[in-house]
Amino acid sequence: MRVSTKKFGKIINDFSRTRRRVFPWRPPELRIKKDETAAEPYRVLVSEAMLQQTQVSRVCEKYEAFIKQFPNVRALANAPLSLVLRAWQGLGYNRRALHLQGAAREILRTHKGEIPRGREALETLPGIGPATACAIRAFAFNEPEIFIETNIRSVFIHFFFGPRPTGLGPVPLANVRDVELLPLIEKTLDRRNPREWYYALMDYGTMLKKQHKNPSRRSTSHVLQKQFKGSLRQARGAVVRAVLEHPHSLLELKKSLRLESDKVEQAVLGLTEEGFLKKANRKYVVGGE
DNA sequence: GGTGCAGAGTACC
DNA sequence: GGTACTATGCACC
Repeated sequence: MRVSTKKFGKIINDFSRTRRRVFPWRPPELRIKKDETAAEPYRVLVSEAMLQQTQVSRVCEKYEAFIKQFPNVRALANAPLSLVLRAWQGLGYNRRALHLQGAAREILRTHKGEIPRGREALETLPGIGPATACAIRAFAFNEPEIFIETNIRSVFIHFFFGPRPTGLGPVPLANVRDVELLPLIEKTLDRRNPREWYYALMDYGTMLKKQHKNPSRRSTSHVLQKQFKGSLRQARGAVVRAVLEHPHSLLELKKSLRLESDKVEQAVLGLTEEGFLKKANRKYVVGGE
């Protein structure tokens, strides 16, 4: 499909009027004035960390318990890593939990516990790159940022880069670059209420992917993932889970986890190097308290 | 039963 | 500037 930017705006806004999704990290109000902080920045920070490469449905299940256990920056910063990782189990990519707590500690130390509003200050925090910094600025502070996220990417490819080839025929070329999308995102952005506009785009994107094949396949940024089964990733996740239960020696981990022995050892060494694990009394425990 | 895919960031080359 | 790496479960083919 190819549409005018004006018509595009109407389609997205009309959709949002009836299909806007409500989440615990989103403010319920539909109309919020600029500069008004209706979404608590800490809640946005936690949600964005969880939502990096993890489906919304799964984040929903874990989010409220996490917030209840760590209701603010100070609580998260001062918590033992083991508790943070336990609360994180099921979300995947434990490294993000490590980063999120690192960010909380840095925010407490450098910004008096207040989530910084500046883009540069945000990007300095561990686990927060360009996209998440912009998302936090848009969602927590309603700042008119220009950024790309997987649903946004799908929506713009769908509307502005022709129809997706249907059914049989050659595999569609992955030739849409993000730099081609950015001017369109900038042009169509609702600067009066960026937060709701981006909510609407993302809500539309998820709807789109239920009806069509993922338009983001045509992005040069789209990558197919390696198989999880038998991967080091799988071993790392299993090791963290086991050590959270109780201390294990390397041999115990190798025996109890039904995974390739070399992978388990590699996982333990890597996780120790990264600060997940430490050795105490010849056994591995979760480190970084 | 196998595959694609989540509101990406970091490390390393 | 590209590339590989990082969990987990579920919807969909």
